[in-house]
Amino acid sequence: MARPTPVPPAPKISDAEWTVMKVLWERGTSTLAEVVKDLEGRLHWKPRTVQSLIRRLTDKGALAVEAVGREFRYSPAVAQDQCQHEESRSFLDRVFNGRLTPFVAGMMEHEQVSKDDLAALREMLNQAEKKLKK
Amino acid sequence: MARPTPVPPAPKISDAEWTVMKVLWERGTSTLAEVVKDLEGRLHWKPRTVQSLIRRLTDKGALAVEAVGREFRYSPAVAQDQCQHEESRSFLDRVFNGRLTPFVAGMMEHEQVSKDDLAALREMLNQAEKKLKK
DNA sequence: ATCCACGGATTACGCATGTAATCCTATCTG
DNA sequence: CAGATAGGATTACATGCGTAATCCGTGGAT
Repeated sequence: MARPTPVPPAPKISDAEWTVMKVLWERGTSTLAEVVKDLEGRLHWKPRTVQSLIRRLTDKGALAVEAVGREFRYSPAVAQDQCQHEESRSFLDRVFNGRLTPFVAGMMEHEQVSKDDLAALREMLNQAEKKLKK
Repeated sequence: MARPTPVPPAPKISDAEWTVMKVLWERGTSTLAEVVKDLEGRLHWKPRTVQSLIRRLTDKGALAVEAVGREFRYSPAVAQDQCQHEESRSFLDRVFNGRLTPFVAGMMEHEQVSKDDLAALREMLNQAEKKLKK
């Protein structure tokens, strides 16, 4: 079986841009106004600011634009999954020399992890071990 | 029992600065030359570059300086643990809306987690659950 | 005594980022 | 039709970051 097609790395997304991308991933295709509406209250961003971020995101290819009537509708052009994983990798490399377990250990030590989370984690472990054994 | 003294947030450490901090945390107090030596081969940084980073780190209070004879010796002024946790928190907030489990799920899905890591994770889970129950 | 190398201090410089303001144009409103 | 308005395009601007170079003084080598 062929290995999965090598995925080209997703564009680098900055802090503020993540905020916008999350809205788009959640809502799907949206107009500027919709994104602004979604963010207002949570943030104090002026609409111009949101527009700047959207522009930068389309420039770097993270959003696709489609003209609908006189407005533009924006949609994610990169998979959330992939972006999250790339961020995760680079975070682990930078802060934990690439190792996952010290990160998890730190979180469990410094923060209260809920019973539900623990159960979810345990389930993931089981799945992973089953897959390893096979 | 009193809650732990609220820890003031550690200074923000940039990507390149993390590389330097990791050397200092590992080696303990070191001179510029020692840090440069430690990094050369792995990186292509000129000594001046390392010095700039060290300077910025002392400026922002992440490193302490002590004059020893002719040279300066630098030591971490912030705990690695704390910096790692603060980075972890902000990373999870930014990328995963603060949630730990989707992060772990993503890692296990996209990357091969070793048997040893799985065992370590399982052990941590057991400890955490024991603590929760108590 | 001289010159060099090394470390600290100061300066550089282009790019990314956060956070907008301005300008322009086309549409809605009356 | 005239003005208000919203959205795109262009521009702004301070700060941080990555990556050094330059300048200067001093201790060690010759």
